[in-house]
Amino acid sequence: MLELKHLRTISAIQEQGSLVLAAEKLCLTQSALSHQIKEIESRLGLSLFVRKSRPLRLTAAGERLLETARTVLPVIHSTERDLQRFAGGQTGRLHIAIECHSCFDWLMPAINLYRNQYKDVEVDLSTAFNFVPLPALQKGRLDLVITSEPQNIQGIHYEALFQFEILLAVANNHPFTRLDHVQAQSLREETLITYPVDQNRLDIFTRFLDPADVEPLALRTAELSLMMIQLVASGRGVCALPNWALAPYLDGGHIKGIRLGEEGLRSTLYLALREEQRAAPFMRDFIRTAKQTCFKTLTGINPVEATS
Amino acid sequence: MLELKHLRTISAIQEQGSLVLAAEKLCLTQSALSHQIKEIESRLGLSLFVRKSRPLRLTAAGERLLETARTVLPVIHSTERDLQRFAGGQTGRLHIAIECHSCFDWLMPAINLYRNQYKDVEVDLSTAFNFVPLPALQKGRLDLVITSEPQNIQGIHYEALFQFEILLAVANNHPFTRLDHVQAQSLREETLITYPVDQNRLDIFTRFLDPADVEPLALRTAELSLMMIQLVASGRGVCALPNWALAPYLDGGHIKGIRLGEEGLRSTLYLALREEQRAAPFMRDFIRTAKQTCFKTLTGINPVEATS
DNA sequence: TTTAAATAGGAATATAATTCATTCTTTCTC
DNA sequence: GAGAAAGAATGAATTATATTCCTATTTAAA
Repeated sequence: MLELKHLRTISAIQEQGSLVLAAEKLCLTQSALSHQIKEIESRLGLSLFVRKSRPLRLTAAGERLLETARTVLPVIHSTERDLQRFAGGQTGRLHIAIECHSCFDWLMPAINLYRNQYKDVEVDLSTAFNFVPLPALQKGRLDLVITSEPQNIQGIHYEALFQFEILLAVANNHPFTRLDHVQAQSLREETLITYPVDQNRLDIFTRFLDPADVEPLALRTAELSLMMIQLVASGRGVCALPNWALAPYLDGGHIKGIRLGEEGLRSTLYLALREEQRAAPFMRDFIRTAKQTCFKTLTGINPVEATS
Repeated sequence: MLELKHLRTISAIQEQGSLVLAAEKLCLTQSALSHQIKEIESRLGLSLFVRKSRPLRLTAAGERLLETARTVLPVIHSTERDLQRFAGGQTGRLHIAIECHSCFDWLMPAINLYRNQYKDVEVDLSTAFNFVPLPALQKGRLDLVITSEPQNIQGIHYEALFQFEILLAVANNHPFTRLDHVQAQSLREETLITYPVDQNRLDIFTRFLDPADVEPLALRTAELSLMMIQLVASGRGVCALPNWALAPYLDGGHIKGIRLGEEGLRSTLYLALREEQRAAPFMRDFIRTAKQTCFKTLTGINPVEATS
C-alpha cells in the first residue's frame, strides 16, 4: 500500500512547496507526482493535500504521513549508507573458531588490537563446537577458522600464519631429558595431560600415538596450558604443546621440551576464511593484525610469508 | 534504491526460514522473491543471504537490513492504520474560527465535551485573524467557522445553530429603559462599548448604525462580555450583545436589554464547514455536541433544526 | 480581467515486477 | 553414498506499474 516513494514525494512537496519544484528535486516530472498523489489518495480514500491552494497545504492526514516520512526516511538513508560500507568491505562480521586451544595466547591480544580499529565489526570467538568448523565456515556460520589442518574445501582460502613444532613437555628431572627425541612407544608408561577435548582433535593422538597404536598409561585433562605446565613440572605427567606455548616456561628451568619422533611433529597454523571475504578490508586488516601479533607475542617461532 | 518491499521480503524470509514459505506469506511466488533478492543484492553489491545453506541464513549485511525492517515496518503499519481512520472519518483536524466573540460562552464547554470523545482530533480555536475566515475555510486553513453571515461560497456547507436577537444593554436607570425599542439616532449621545475588533465585523455597526449613518458619542472596548456588562451597569456606556449572552445578567437587576430598531436585530448563528467533511463522523459529532451545548448553556433562545 | 504559473488528466511509452516452466542445489533418507 | 524430495535460481514471456508528453484546467498575482 504505502511505499517509500510516497514518503519521499510528500516530504519533497512539503519542503519545496510545489509539485514543480518537488518534481525537480526528485528528478521526475510534475505530472508523475500528480499521478502518484492522485493514486495514493484514491487508494487511501482521502486527501493528502488541499487543492485550490498555493503553496500546497497538507491536510491532517497529509501531516500524519509527513510525520512518518520524517521518522522513516532518515532510518532508510542510514541503512543504505551502512550497507554500502558492508559492500565496500569497511565492516562485516567475524565469527572465529579455533581448533587449537593454545592459540588464545596470541589471539586475544590480536582481537583486542583489532577492535580499536573496527569498532562495529562484530567479533565473536567460539571454542566449544557441536559442529565441524570448516563446513560451518563454508556455510557462513563462521567467518574465520584457525586450524593447522587445511582441507581442500571449495571456496575456502587459507592464510598461513607460522610454522611450529609440537614438543613433549616433561619435568626437568624426567629420564626423557637425556634423549634427543622420544618414540611413541615410550609414552606407554606415562600419564598424558591434554585439553579436555575429543582425542581426534589432538595432534599428539592423530599424528603420533594413533599411527603407532600406542595408548598412554593414563590420561588427565587441564583447561589451560599454565595448569598443564604446573602438573608436568611437579612430575605428575607429560603433555604435548606447541613450542611457542612452551617457550616462556622453559627458562624457568622446571620443565624441558622434547622432540616427538625423529622428525619432530611439525605443523603450520592457518587462518581459514571464505574466498569472497578475502579481499574485504575488514578481513585483510584482521589477518594483518593477527600476523603482527604472532610476531610480537611468540618468540622463537618461524614466521611464514607464503600463502597456500 | 531500498524499498519497503525489500524490508517486507527480508523480514518474511527470516521469519519463515525459506523462500517458499515467505512467498506464500507475501502472496507471491518463490521465483518473485528470488528475483527480488538477486536484484537488490546486485544493486547493493553484496550478499544478504548465505546460499548453500538451508534454512537460509542472513549475512552481516542482511542482519543490518533486518534490523531496519523491524524498526520501520511497524511504523509504516501504524501509519496505514491511522490513515484508514482518517479516511473513515474517525479522526481529523478541527481548526475553528469564531466571528462572534460571545460564542466563547458555549463553545468552550462544547470543545471540552468533544475532546473526551475524540482524543486525537486536533482542536484549535482562533479569534484573531489576519485573514477572512470563509475563504480560509474553503482552502483548508480552517475547518470550521462560526458565523452569523453565511456567504454563498462554493463547497461550503452551513449548519444553522440557533436564532438570536442582538439587544442593547443599558443600565437599569437609563432613560432608554422606558422605550419599547431604540432608534439608531438615539445612540448619537451614548458611549458604545464593543469588543476590540474592526467595526465592520460588528453587527451593531454594519446592520444598525452604518445604514442610518450614525456615529455614537464615544467608543470604548472591553475584552469580555462580563466587563462590558459591568461598565454598562455603572452607567459608563451601552453595549450591543446577543440576547443569550445578556440573559444571565438581566436577573441581577442592574441592566436591561432594549430592542434595536422596530424589528429588532435578529440573526441566525451558523457553523460553516467544507462540504466534503460534512459526513465525517468526527465532524458530525462535533456539530451534534455544539448544538446540544447551545441548548444546555443558553436559556431563552430559539433552537433551529433546519439546515441551509 | 488578463496573464503567468501551477496542477490535473488522458494516452502512449518505458520500466519494472511477477509468473511460468525449468534447471540446479542442498538436504534427508535409506 | 546414491537417490529422492524439497528448495532455490534462472530465462523468457507476461503483466502490471510508473513515467512522460501533451494539453486542459485552475489558481494567484498584476
